Amino acid sequence: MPELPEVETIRIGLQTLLPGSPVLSVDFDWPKSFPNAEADARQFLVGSRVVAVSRRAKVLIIGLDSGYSLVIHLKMTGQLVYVPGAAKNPSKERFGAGHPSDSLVGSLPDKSTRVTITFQDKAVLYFNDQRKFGWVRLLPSVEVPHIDFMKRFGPEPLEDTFTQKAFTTQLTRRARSRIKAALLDQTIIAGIGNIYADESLWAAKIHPETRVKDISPARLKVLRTAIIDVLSLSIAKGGSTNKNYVNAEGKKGSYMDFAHVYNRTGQPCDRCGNPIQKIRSAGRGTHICLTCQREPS
DNA sequence: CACTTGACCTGTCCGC
DNA sequence: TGCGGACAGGTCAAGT
Repeated sequence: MPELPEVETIRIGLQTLLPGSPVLSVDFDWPKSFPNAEADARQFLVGSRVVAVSRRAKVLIIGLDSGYSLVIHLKMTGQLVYVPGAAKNPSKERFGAGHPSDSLVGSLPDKSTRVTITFQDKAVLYFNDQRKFGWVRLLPSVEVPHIDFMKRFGPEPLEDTFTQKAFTTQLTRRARSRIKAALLDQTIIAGIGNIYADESLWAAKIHPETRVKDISPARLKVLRTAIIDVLSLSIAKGGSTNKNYVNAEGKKGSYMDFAHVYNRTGQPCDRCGNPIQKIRSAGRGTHICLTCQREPS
């Protein structure tokens, strides 16, 4: 699920919710969800406090005062949901009666719960992941930026380093690729996934199958602005809940109400009124307006 | 190189 | 109602 706006929304939530109480215990039901828990969890997780929550691309980093960090990738269906007081009443409450109507999660833990972190103040952080693709790892904080996949990420699209020059330079590394594939390549630009690739390309009026080298500098300028606008708006709306994304409080995001093409197959294009089409590009379902987004030349 | 396919998993939806 | 297949926000590795 989560692309940059969803992960960032979770980060913002956890940043205010987590720091404070020390970790009391940690449990997990699916070893692949927490590969090195046995080795390190007791000594470097239990008893430590969260000091900060950060994000790089689609990866969340929960820094602990033990000098270790929880590094988390939610992949397709991961959720991180914080429930204050959950440990007091293991059998009821949580998201039971009275929970907001924009909540998507029921009583926790449920059958998708993979990792449970309980804090001394009775709050519980649940890592749920229906498809079991996501993972949590505990690593020394100083090593986190030097992990292979962290080093390879391209620029963060919402930081000052994402200049037009940086964008163009990065794209030349995939000059012969199709633009959609390039946008999904995390080493070119960090954090864009299937939803925001489609939305950005619609906004910039570029057909996803266009070769990067065939896109004019002027059009690439429009694209960079579109990426920034689309991601920023989505963060402002709390991300996209297409299926099961929720924020740190278990609530849905509303960006899908503002999407122009994603998941809108057959509906009229907001610019020209012609029906949105669905094709396959870069191996992914891809939504386009064939009238607005010109065929690759 | 760049693209496709298959893996990793579970769940849902659609057509028959 | 049941069954099979396609498909789903992400990323790897391997094959073409």
